Amino acid sequence: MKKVKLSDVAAAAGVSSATVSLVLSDNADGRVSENVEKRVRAAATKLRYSPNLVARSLRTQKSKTIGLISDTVATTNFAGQMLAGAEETAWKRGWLIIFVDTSADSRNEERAINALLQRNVEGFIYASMFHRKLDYPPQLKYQPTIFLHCSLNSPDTHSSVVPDEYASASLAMDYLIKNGHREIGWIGITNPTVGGCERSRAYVDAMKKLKVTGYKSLMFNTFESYANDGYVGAMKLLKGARRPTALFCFSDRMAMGAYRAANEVGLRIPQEISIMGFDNQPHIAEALWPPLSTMQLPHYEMGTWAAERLIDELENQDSESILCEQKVITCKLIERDSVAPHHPMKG
Amino acid sequence: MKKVKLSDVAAAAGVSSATVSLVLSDNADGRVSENVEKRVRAAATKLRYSPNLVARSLRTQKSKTIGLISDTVATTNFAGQMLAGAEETAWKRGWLIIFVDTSADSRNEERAINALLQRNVEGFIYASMFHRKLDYPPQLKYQPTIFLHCSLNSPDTHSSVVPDEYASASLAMDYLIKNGHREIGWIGITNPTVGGCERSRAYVDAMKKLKVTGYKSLMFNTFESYANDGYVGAMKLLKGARRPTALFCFSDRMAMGAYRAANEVGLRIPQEISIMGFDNQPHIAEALWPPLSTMQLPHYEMGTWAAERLIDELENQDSESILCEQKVITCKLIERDSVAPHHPMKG
DNA sequence: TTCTCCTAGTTAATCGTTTAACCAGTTAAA
DNA sequence: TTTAACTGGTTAAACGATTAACTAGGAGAA
Repeated sequence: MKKVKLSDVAAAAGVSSATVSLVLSDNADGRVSENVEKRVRAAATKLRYSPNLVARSLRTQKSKTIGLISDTVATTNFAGQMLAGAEETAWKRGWLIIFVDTSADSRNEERAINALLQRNVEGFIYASMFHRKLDYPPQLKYQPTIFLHCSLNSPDTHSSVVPDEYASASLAMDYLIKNGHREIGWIGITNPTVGGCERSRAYVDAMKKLKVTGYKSLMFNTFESYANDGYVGAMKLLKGARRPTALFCFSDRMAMGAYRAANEVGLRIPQEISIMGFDNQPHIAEALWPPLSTMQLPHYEMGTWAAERLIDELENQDSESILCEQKVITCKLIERDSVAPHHPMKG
Repeated sequence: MKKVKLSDVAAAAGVSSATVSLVLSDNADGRVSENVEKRVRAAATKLRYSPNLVARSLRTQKSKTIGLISDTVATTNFAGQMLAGAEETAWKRGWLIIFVDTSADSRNEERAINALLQRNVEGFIYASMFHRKLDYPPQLKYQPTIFLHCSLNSPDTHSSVVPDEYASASLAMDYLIKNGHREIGWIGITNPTVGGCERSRAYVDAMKKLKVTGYKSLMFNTFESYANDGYVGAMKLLKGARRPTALFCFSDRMAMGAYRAANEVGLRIPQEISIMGFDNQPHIAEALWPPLSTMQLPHYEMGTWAAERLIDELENQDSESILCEQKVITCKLIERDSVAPHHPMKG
């Protein structure tokens, strides 16, 4: 049951292990006769040879392995999707990912990066669980690294990929506007995350462009974005003097609260009140009744992009053609049944 | 910026690298003078030496790395929790996890195991995304492996950890019964998964023990467990001739559908109808109104157990004291506000 | 004196690859 | 006839640790 190694193949084929190595790594351009090459390959497949990557890695300083370090517990499905996106594309390209979670503790982070470096990982993906800007983790500064779901304060040398919050929220607003809504309410958060700021900025700009006066009275913000916050906000807006015809919610969870409010106030969705979410939380957006129209965050795609990009960089280290890029990806509009056309004449 | 290696430390301390190795791996029992030991340690910390695990792994055949292979896309938060549990305990014990997802494709699985073996992983965690029984993946038969969220048809040599579906569902039934309910409805699935079978068996046994006659008319099963299936089932039960006072749902998603049904029928939760979920889906159970009482699946704990156990085995390979064990973990009852006492006299 | 046993290390083999440098035999060019 | 260039390989030195086997010098015992 011992693992078969290069020298076993060499012995079986009656050549030196150098020759086997040359053949098997396709470096045998004219250095090995067809005859010998055949023998070597036959022996290799017969013995089911598979190279020991640890030995190869020691020699070549390459490991075909990348380290993914995430700043916080990876238990959300969003985190899962980023991971899955990265892992799947890595796998497709013959790479593997070692994953470590630092719980946002910087001492831990240092140890983690070190543990990965000790294993000869060739590059890093640094993933954040919520969209934010950050400074270089010092040890990563000189390592090939892609920043995933976060961007750098000084993006001079490394690439990053984040969702385009502003464009996506604008898309959502366009959708409501296209459906005839002008009196659109906003239910959001004051917590100054990138998402919170950019989405509400998109709302404001759209309302300005629509020339809706006094739209500020149609906005309600809480610090957090739980269902109950959405409920409170929606109640305030729906029972207020100026009732919006549509509600744009910062998150699907808030939208879930808005559903409860609409229900309590006796407003039918979407006939009497349209509701738009954000995130496309699986199991919420679909499971609500009526199913929630929302924007799908590109977690999977971002994970994909990060891995693809990093591997590109690592596989073409010589050609300096690859520049650093700050990639943004726009969310996809998921049309379900919570938004209906509004006809001003009827209202 | 070159990495410092053993021989650099040796040169700095004025000794051979063998000596450095002995000192640094605490194998220097009486073979190295105190004086030299001090010098070596000083040099090592001064140069910030950290060993190259690839080289060490080549020599010792150990890698302090374990492979986690999962059978299907790891995008659910449940999968995330299992992963996080495994990764965190591994990390705490100085181990790292390489994670690969085989998309339930057995050819892929073979390649995955191979890719991990090539990297000298010392053992495996084989994780399933839904609770099931399976046969040995052939290549894993002779590898140290823990089966996570799945168990073996012939559990003779390897350990596994799964939730105790029957005991957990019994607990949920006990909770409803303790609250005075006898006419308890079941909303479940016919899909013959371990969870589906065991949970409904627990329901049936509890009803039998309660001596509720004709409880079969209180059961409704669909093939899948989406919110809409729960809605359909709850409508049938709530509008039927024999209206239950409590509903035990196979999943939180079905419970979500049951909420809609109760709402539509005009039954207040929990005053007029109690609802019990299963899974404790984050963002659903909490966000529903009223918050859903449910059973929390021990995903994180199972991940923890698997890693802990595997590392125990790997670190004490000599002592054969560790037997194979089929571990079951019972779910935790999460009391929220969807279950209220029922008073028979009042009904 | 000779033998044995410590002490405090060092030497060198080894893990399984890759790859630069070499080499013997032919063939082609000058 | 030299010289150079191929052809089809082989040898041996890495990569960076670990560890069994050795050693030099001194002490103690017979």
